[in-house]
Formats: sequence, structure tokens, C-alpha cells
Amino acid sequence: MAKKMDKAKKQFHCPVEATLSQIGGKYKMTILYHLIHDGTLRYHELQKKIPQATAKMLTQQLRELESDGLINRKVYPVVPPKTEYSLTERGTTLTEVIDSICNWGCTYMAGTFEE
Amino acid sequence: MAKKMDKAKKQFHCPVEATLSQIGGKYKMTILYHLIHDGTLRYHELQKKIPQATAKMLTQQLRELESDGLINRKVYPVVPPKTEYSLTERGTTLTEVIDSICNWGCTYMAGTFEE
DNA sequence: CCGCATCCGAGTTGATACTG
DNA sequence: CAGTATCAACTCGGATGCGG
Repeated sequence: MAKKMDKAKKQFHCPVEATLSQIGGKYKMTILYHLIHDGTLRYHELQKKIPQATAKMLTQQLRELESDGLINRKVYPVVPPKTEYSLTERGTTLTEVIDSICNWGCTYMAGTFEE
Repeated sequence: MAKKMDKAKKQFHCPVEATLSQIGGKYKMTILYHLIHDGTLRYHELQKKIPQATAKMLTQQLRELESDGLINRKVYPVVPPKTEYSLTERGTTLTEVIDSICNWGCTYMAGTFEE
């Protein structure tokens, strides 16, 4: 599938950069986190769970995740429209990564409430 | 001179966002990765290891990491100047997070040679 | 010389309104 | 409901300059 690669020629100097090229977007990890926890979510559900992200950004990040084969986008041709997002198999391999991040975040929040 | 100071007061909707508020910067995870692996690095050493980051961005990301108490900045008042960066104790708690990311990146790179 | 602050152009993100 | 369009605001990259 030779698709248009905007970031073609990108070579990674370390494995961290390779991962960030896939999930380094501003809201990608958060999107993945919610999809991991809830399995399948509609567009509007994600928007409610990530209120800081505007509709444009959310759409953009979702499309990029879809292009990278991390999530699935299923559109139901009904009225009113219905679009569901879910993890692909490759997306589920990120569970441990997101889980580590989530775990550290919990510890961080537990020890930084007396600011 | 507008400085970012409201990061600590940010309300997080999920633990992932809390973590990203600390290491979500464009090169922060990469910086931490190198510091985890090499222990202590000079400014110019980091620049060589992360060539995509400009000097300005590298300085900015390092200052933010320092403000968040994740890294230590030690300046030697000598000629020529010498600045060393190393992880703080809090910074070392991110080892497993960075390690997960690094691990996934290795797997990703190994299995993505399609064209 | 090394570390890093500053100015400006370019790309990215945000807020609001609009369409199918 | 899901997504697009437009413009304003912010961020990033590159070049330059400066202090030690």
C-alpha cells in the first residue's frame, strides 16, 4: 500500500522516536487510552471524554491513527450518522505502553495534589 | 514575556493527560530516553543525539523538564562552558514508561518494512 | 568556542460557524 | 451526529547575536 507519505524519509535515531512518530500526536495517546478502556467509542463519545481537543484536532488525530493502522473507523450509513472507532490488532499492542503512562500519571497525581 | 505557569493547575480528565503534561513535549521523551541510557549528558551531546531538535527547542524542553523536577541541570563556570544534564530521582521513575515506549518502537521497526 | 536568548517566517493548533 | 471551512493564535525551525 504505497500511500502518500508526508513524513517520508524519516529515519529514527532511537526506538523512542519510532513510537512517537505513531502516537506522538497531541491527543493520540489519550484517544488510545480511552479506546483501550472502552473498546469502541463513537466520535461524539470521544469528544466528551477529551474536551480539550477541538473537533478538528480530534478528527485529524483519528485519521492519522487510522492511517497508521492503529484504529478502525466504521461508518454506518444511517440517519443520523454514526461512526465508531475501535482499536485494531496493532493498536492493542500499545496497551502496555499506554498502561505504563497511565500508571505513572496516577502516581504523579497522588503525590502532587498539595500544590 | 508570557511564561507558562498554569501547567500544574491543569485539570486532568485521565491519568494519561497528567503524564503527558510532564513529558508530552515534542522531544521530552527522547531526551529522557538518552539520559536514562547514558546517565549524564552535556548539552552538545544531547544535540548530537537528537539532531532534529533545534538548539532553541532543546533548551526549551530541557528547561521545562528541569522545572518539572525531572532532570538536573549542572552548570560548570569554566571556559569553555560546560552544562551537564542528568535525571533526578523523580526522573528515574519514568524509566519503565520510556522503556515500554522504546520496546514498542523496536517491535514496530522490526515489523514495518513493507513497501 | 559552548550554551542559549531573540527575531522572524512557516507550520500547527484553537475557536467558531457551517454543511450533509 | 459527524465532520468541514475559515481565520486567529500559538508553536516550531532557522539564522543571528551575545555573554562567559
